[in-house]
Order: sequence, then structure tokens, then C-alpha cells
Amino acid sequence: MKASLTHSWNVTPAEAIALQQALRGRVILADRLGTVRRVAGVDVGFEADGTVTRAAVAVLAYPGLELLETTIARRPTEFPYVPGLLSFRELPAVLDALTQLCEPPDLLLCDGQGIAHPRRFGIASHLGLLMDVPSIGVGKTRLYGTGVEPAHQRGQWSPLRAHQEVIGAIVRTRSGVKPLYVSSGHRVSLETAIGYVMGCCTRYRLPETTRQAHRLASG
DNA sequence: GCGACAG
DNA sequence: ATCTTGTCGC
Repeated sequence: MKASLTHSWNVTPAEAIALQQALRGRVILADRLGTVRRVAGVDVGFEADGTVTRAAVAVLAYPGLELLETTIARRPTEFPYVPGLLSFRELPAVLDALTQLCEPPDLLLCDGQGIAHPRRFGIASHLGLLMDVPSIGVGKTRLYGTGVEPAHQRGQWSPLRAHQEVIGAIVRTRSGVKPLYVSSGHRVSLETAIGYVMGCCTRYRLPETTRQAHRLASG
């Protein structure tokens, strides 16, 4: 039987860090996914001067990328933005939006990092673990780790490292445009993650999943 | 002690 | 994240 992973969101920053340390060992970095037919993009926006968090999910068909389903959820914002603790601010609303889906997705693409995080437990890892769904972190900027710029051609990438370990990849999703920071969230290897991110990127820097979710979260 | 710091 | 017009480059 699968152990329950639910926990309280009513925590202090110090307690949040302790929770990340307690859960990080459960993250699976090997490929444990089936056929991917439904890819979900997740994004968050804020309303009413930041007092309300709005989460949006856009499910696209894979590999065709047709829009299949969308959900939106609103919750009072209860946790501040603290680098390294983003999931405690955004996931409560995201979970509400995800549970509204008619059918669970086969893969999640999150705004923000997976294991490319100081405690290897970014928002994508946290969400993938809680939902028990394969997940990938897709950040627009770097949070943790070092790496060189990949060649300027679409599809080129370079490793993102921390303490001699490869924790992610700096990926050129579009020629001549600023690269993205991709990392395993849960149940997806880095190589597989890069493949799905590229598979979701057509003519823009960001994956279509993220673009659709962003349109809903802040439109 | 001084920077860095997802969204 | 969010506040916001024009502007440089392909």
C-alpha cells in the first residue's frame, strides 16, 4: 500500500525546510512512467495585490499538443515568497486545480525547478511526489547549480552541476533565445525530461503546456 | 561578513 | 510574481 504523503501547509519557513529534508529521499530519479498521452502544464498567478493565489492547469495531448482540458483554482495566499520554499506558497492552489481534472495527467511540467534545488526538492519534485505522477521542473532562470551556456542552436544543452553532481540541464529550446533550466521532478530521468520538454516546445521558448497554463493563470 | 536567491 | 512603452534586432 502506498504511504500517505499528505501534510499540513500551515508551517513556518523552518518547518518547511524540515519537511523538504524529510521528503527528499522519496524522490525517484529513474524513469517510472508509462505511455504519455496527456501532459499537464501548471502555472500560478496572483490577484488582489497578491492576497489571492490563482493556479491553472492545461492538459495537452502528446505528442500532438492539442488542448484537452483546463482547470483553475483560487486560494488565499498564505505563505511568502522565499527562494527555496516556492512549493509552500504555490502548491495548495495547484493541488486544488489538479484534483478538478476529469482524468489525471501522465506527466506534469511545472514552472520552477525539480531537483535543481539546494535540498533537491523543488516545486516539481514536491508536486510529483504528492500526486504520485511523473514530473519535470522547467525554470526560466537559475535557482541553484552552475553550468555553461549551451550552443545557441535549438536542442543544444549543457549540464547544470552542484558538488560534482549533474542536477539538471540548461536547455536551448529555441535558437538564439535564452535557455531554460530543466531538471527531474519525480519518476523522470534528466535525459527523458529534456526529451519531453523539447517535444512540448514548438515555436516559442517556453513549452506549449506552460504557455497555455500561463495564459489561464494570468489572463 | 558578503552575495545569491525558482515564482 | 507584478508594475509597464517603446524599441533594438532578425
